[in-house]
Amino acid sequence: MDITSNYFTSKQFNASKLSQSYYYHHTTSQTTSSSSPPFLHFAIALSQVTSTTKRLLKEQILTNILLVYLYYDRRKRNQDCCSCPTTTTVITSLEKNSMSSTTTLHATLLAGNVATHGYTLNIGFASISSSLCTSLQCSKTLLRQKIQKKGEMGDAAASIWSGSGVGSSGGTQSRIDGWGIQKKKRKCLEMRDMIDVISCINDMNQSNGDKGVEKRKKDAMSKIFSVVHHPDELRFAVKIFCNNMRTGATLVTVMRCLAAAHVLHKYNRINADMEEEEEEEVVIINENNNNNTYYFKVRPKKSNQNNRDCKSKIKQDIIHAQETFRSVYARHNDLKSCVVALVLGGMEGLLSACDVKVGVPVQPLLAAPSRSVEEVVLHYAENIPSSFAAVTSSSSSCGKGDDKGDNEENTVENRCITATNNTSENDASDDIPLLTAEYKYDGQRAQIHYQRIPSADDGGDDAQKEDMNILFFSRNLDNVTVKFTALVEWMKSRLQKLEMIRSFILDAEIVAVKRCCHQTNNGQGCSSSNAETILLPFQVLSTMKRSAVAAADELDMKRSSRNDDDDIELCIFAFDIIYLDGKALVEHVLIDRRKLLYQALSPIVQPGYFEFANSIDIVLNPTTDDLNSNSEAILMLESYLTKSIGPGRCEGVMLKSLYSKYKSSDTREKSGGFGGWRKLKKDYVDTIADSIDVVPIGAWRGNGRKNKWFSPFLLAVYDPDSGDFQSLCRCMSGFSDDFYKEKSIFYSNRLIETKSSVVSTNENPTFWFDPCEVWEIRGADLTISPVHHAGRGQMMGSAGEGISLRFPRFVRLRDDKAPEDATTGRQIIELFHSQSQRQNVMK
DNA sequence: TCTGATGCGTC
DNA sequence: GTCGGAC
DNA sequence: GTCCGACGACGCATCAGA
Repeated sequence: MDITSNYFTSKQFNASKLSQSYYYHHTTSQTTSSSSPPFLHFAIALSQVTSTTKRLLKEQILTNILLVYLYYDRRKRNQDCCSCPTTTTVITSLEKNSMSSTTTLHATLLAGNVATHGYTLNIGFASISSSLCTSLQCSKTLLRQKIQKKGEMGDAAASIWSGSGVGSSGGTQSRIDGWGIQKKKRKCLEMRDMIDVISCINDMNQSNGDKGVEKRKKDAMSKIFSVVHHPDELRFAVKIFCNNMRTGATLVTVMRCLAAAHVLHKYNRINADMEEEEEEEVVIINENNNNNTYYFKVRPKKSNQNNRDCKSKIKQDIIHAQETFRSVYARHNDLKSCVVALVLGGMEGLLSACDVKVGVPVQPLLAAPSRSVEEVVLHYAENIPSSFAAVTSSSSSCGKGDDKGDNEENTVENRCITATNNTSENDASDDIPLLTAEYKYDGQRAQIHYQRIPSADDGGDDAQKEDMNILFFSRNLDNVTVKFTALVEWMKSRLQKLEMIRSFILDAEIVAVKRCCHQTNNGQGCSSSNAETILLPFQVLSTMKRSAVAAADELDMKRSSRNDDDDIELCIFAFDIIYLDGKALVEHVLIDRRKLLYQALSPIVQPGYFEFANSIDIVLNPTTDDLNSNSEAILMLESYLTKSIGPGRCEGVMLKSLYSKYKSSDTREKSGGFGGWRKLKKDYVDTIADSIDVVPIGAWRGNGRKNKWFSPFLLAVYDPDSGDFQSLCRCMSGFSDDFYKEKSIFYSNRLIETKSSVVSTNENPTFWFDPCEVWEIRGADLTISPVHHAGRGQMMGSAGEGISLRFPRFVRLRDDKAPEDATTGRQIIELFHSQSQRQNVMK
């Protein structure tokens, strides 16, 4: 059997058999009973995925390889237990974790994201290349050159491997056929081997204090590198260790394929049971009859009258499965339990086993950037659903009121402020706010899970002790509870008394703050009336300790000698609630969720510790393109934006429809529509943003698709006092491909040998340029930098430090300016100071 | 014990 | 976080 | 609109090597 054969039936479609054609003398004749698919199969499929830019084709290939994995999975399960799985067995096997879902691991590997399976490698470019050099017996220089040429380490390794015949175990020459396969008796590299090594490396991270971890990791990788039989095997092994597959398909795509594969797998099974002859076929098509263009797809049944119906039925099922899986996974962000539930219990099993649950993170809603107040207002106004009238009339008990000012904005009563005003002549029903704007805090996103659990070891019967579980998840859904030990303790103490609240999941932003308590006559502590929360910039928050050990140390320090000023005070700004007292709220509309949030958690609000995000509600009139009908909304939003970045000390404003659910994409309503969140930051808006004129002084060589160009560029500011070009930041965003092409040629002709004496930076780019141009760039904040020198020598006090730019991006070429006309170091300092004032940075 | 290199996660 | 490219 | 992959500044954690 050969992979270039045109048709495989599902029964024949067996990856082990397939692989036999590659391994002339397999070590064991029992290939078909192997529990793991061969790695070669995986590698070749991914090679195909990589070689096309067509998304549908990528999906087709991935779907089919996942189909293969499902066969393996089922066969393995059949060995364990022959009974048909039911929902109960799904749940019990999930709970007991008795059945490992290899399919999940395979999907994870296809997406090149081992983190989704809980693995951390802590391996990078340096150790991989070192391991590679020993396995391939090549010099670092050769590898570096190849990487430069190929733009990527995996491709480089494969290229070296093919060219030198290093795969041979004896180190001598060996015969390699057209596929680069050695006709030699050896073990087939299986998926299992790869997974074992990954798991092994992951475990090494736990062995704390052990010496020689680096070496053992390299050895583990070499184990794979040295048994490779085919360049693609090496190529993708390397890519997996790099955690960057560059196949053009990430987890999002792989999950869609997984859902599709599940449906196809089911059809194959049903048909196989019913009628052997008319079995739905999984076929491998090699249209051009050459080895480079095969792919798999389901071939409709031959000579079947219902062929077309059947085909469209399958297609429908696939789409449905994909949507379901996506939405379930969004609520229950644990790939393993979702896949296991799907594989064992089908759609029903998936839906029943994987709902919103305390302890399992929910995919957070994100916001799309908006360029102006007008754009945002228009966006929402245009997308108001026609069914809207019905929705508004049934909801909202919000009263009307005026903005009462900073101090009272966070009280529950003042939450509901409409944008109504005395000039409005409209029908009163038009004045119901549809939009809400919230401060966009410059902190760290956190999803806070809470649950009261009856204490297990409670002897007394009337004491009724309860434990309180609190978990913090980051934006990327890592469990970061240990980082916020102090907040956990604070919340526990506050929630202790709030017995009626059993459980919740909050969406919030954690911000570093300075708590100020104004003096009062009665000498009481801080209360809402005399407390003030001063928000500190992100850079302060980022200096927090991360590990459990460090957190414990910090607690100890606090008890003993630690100066209070060194402690970073944190405040939680809650802005949404996803789950409350056993009930998922993802299907609730924001206006209702917010009401529940305020009702449930107002009792624990304490300024500087736990607050609700500042917000205003805005009336919106349906319109297509007429801004006048929403001029009130625009004015209101403009002033709110100004306030948020001025006195509010925030990054800007978040915008949400009050009638959107907590889900990123509905079938009907894509995230870009009425339901999506938007963000509006100062630096997005042309009219308020500061731009900086900067001089390119150097660059590196790009990776991957930017391999042939300079990327990133090193940009500098000019200091007329010293005549120096002081680096401000690297920059790689905002350039079009054409610009890259042009500038790569332009600067190739303006390279200088070594770092110029008028250049001041800690960076060491591969290429140095003759400073000759001015580029306009834009960014968010200026930060104190350990590597960039902008403004150096002009800073008060700290001569050794410079200033850098957060989120830099290219805007345009300033061909009207000479390098000496660029923004000066002094100007950078001024900008930094005005920003510091705004941000209340205290040194 | 300290330092620089490296990895990783936050924005 | 930012952005441009391809679909 | 969606998905993907080019990469930004920073700071902490960890480890090898001095």
